[in-house]
This record gives sequence, structure tokens and C-alpha cells, in this order.
Amino acid sequence: MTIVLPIQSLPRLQESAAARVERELRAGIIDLTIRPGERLSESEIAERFQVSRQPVREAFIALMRQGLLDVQPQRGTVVVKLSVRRMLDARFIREAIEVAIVRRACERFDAHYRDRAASLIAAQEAAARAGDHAGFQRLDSLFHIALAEGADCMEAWTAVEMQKAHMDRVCALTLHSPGSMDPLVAQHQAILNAIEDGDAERAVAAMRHHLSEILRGVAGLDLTFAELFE
Amino acid sequence: MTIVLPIQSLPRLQESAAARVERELRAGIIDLTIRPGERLSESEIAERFQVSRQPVREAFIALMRQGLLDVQPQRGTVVVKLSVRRMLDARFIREAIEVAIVRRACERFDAHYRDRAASLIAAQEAAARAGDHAGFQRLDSLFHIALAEGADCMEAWTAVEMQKAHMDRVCALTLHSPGSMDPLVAQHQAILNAIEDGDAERAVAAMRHHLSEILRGVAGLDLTFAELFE
DNA sequence: GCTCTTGAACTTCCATACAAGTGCATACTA
DNA sequence: TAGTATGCACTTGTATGGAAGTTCAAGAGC
Repeated sequence: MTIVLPIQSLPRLQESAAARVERELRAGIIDLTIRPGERLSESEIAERFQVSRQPVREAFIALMRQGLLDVQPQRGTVVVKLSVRRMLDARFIREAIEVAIVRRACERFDAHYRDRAASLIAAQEAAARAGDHAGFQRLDSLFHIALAEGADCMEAWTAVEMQKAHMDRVCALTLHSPGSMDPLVAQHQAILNAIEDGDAERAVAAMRHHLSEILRGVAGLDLTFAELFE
Repeated sequence: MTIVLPIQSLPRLQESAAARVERELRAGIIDLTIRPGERLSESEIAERFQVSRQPVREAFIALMRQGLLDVQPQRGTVVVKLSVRRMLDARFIREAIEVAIVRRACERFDAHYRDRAASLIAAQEAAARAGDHAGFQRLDSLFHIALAEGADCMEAWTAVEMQKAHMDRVCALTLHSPGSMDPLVAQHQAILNAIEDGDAERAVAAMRHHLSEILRGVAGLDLTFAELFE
């Protein structure tokens, strides 16, 4: 007797061409591999990815909605330049949502997610010691996601993620000195401690502090890299 | 001597076909003219709007990103059903951001926007007396926008707008009894008063109260209209 | 009667061709 | 020389045909 699995209900195994192009372009725009102000064209990108213009176009539109590309009809498409204003707007929105998340986490945050958050902090310590900045940043993201998931706010996280990109893009300019990651680990620990204690006000304050410290090293970058800013 | 205006720098006079389709479909989905669970198809919509399938496809993708359509590859596209969970998630995110907006408004809110907000409240009173619910809802939106604009947080408003759709969609089911609009006007007035006094805590409380009252009449609708909910 | 196969009728996804608009270099005119 | 057309090369926007995949029902085989 064979069991027939409902294959049709599974998500497609391979992501669409449009999704792949969007994902890769987005990563490049955020880590500044694709430079702010750079001119892109549908046909050029299509050739690079070996697909037709159509999926590229869909990716462009999606990235435009995220505020990462500026599609000018019949004129061209450019990567939007960095902007202090946009970065601060992103921080404002992100802080508003993440503060609400930790506030809720103080009410509902079961042991499973507490353990996960704790292990992510431990992993960050290791990454900091090893000087693995890329890994550190990935773990940082996972920590924030764990908070959102534990507070049952994943929809809110998707809203945060869009804003986060505008902060990450500016932060990608900062040089990563050896000890720069340690304070961030301590801040994560402070947030988690407050949540475990159920102390909402302390958790909120810790999150606000953390989000402000993330942007610590960006002051003056708009002057140093003036050509990348609008 | 003739002055040549830089026409090329103006935005295109006529919106693209894709934008038009998206705008009209979005409006229909939010006011439930297009019913939750209904099956759409690119070719059918293309024929209805007298355009090709391509711009329709782009509109579908955009609406999928907003959580309004569910595009299933090679299977079909359906209008996502209403969801109490999604509505509450939207309220959570919206409240987080709008609370932050009024908090900031208590610090920076110049006379121009104060007057505008006040006149919008007056207009809402008139609409309420006239029983013009559609106009009332438009003015409600404009009031919240005025707060965001006055607090210099327009980017935050665009984030709110996406979430607002999921609340509006459920609210579109409620019957509008004659006196149902008056409390909302009073709540707007309370928010504005607190902002004028620079009393952040009172403004925040007023906004939270307002947002909870908006969803006052929706309890039990998921049972009355079970077929529209997932 | 029940199970399995198969094919037709749909769907979304992608490739290609063409339409429409922009900007710039070049040549022409006063 | 300065100013003005004009055509070309480029862009994004739209239309259309076909590829790939899903669903469903009719019919063959047992």
C-alpha cells in the first residue's frame, strides 16, 4: 500500500526567477555591493542572471516598493542613495514596533523561546570572539526574530524587516573594530533579562538603548561618504 | 522670451495600467466589493480592465505583498479571507506606530497642522450629522495623516497604511448606526487636546483607546459571516 | 464498484516583440 | 558662435505566445 502525499499543497520547491533576482539584488543593495546611486537596467540585469526582462522587472518593482530602487518611467532605474533622514525614519518605525514586541514578550514568552534567545546570545559571544562579523550580524537578526516569535508577533517582524534594511545599509559603511560587537551582546542580554523578569519598562528601555547604540558609529558617515548620500 | 519648463522632471501625468488595476482592485478588496475567498484570474481581470495580462500580473504581485491576495503558482489567485488574527496583528502594529507618532507630536506640532487637524474634526462632525459614512471614513484617514505629517513622520504613515487595510476590511462588515460616528469624533478631539497640551501620556492613552474603539463593533462578525473568514 | 491512468482545460510564469517616452549627440540655421 | 531642430540609442511599459505545472473528470482495467 502506498501513501499518496498531497504534493500540490506544498510550496514550490524552487523559487521563481523573479524571486531569485529580487533576493540577490536586495542582498547586494543592502551590503552596498551594488552602490547607492548606481544605474541599473532591466536588460543588463536580465543578461547577468540569464533570465528575460520580465522577472527582472518584477524584482525592480518589488524593490522600488521597499524604497531601495527608484524606477523612473522611460528614463531608467537607480539604486536610491543613502539618506540620514530615511535611516532615522526607519529607526523610528522599527523602535516603535520592537518596543511593542518586547512589551508583549514580558507577558507571554515561554521557556522554549527563552532558551533559544539565550543560545543565540551565546553564539553571538562566540562570533564576537572569532571576529566573524557576518555571522554576528546574522545571529543578531535571529535574536530579534526570536523575540518577535516568542511574543507571537511575527507579522510585526515582517514590518520591521523592511525598515531594518535602511539601517543596515548605512551600517554597512562602518568599520568593525575588534571590540565593537561586545556591547551589542551585552545589550541583548539586558533585554532578555528584563523579559525574563517580566519587567516591561526595563525591557523597553533596554531595547531603545540597543537600537540607539546600533547607530552609534554612523555619525559623520554622510560627510565621509558624501557621494553615497543624497 | 519663453520659459522652458523642465517637463521631464515631472511625474508622468497618467498612471500606468498596472497602477490603475492595482488601485481599483485594492479599493474593491478593502470595501469587500470583491469578496474574500473569491477566485481571480489574470486573464479575466485583464479583459475586464481592457489591458493585457502583464499589468494585471504586476498588480496581483503587489497586492500579494500587501497580504490581500494569495497567488498560488500554476493554481490560481484568491482574495485572502478575513482573519481575526490578521486584524489583531494589524492593530498591534498600527498601535505601536501611531502611539509613537502622537508621542512625537507632543514635542513637535506646529500651528498649521493643529489648525488642519481641528478643521478635520469639524468636518467629521458635519459628516456624522449628515450620516455620510464614506466621507466620514475619508476624513478619519486624513486626520490620522495630519497627525503623522505634523509630527514629521510620513514614512511611518505609509507603514501604517498597509496595516490599516486589514482593519478596514473587517470594519466594512459593520452596520453603521446613526450615532456610531460621534464617539470617534470625540476621541479624535481628545487626542488633539492632549497633543496641544503637550501631555504625551494622555495622548498615548487617548490613541490606544481610539484604536480599540474602532474595532468595537467587530466582535462576533467572524461567526455571523463565517464564510468570509478563514 | 473501485482504483488508476490519462488527457484536456485551466492556472501562473517566462520569453519575446513591439510601443512609447527620454536624453543626448550631431548637424543645421541664423 | 549661439541657438535650434532632428534622429538615434537608450530606457521602461505593454501585448502576446508558449512553457511548466495543477486540477479534475472521463474512461480503462481489475
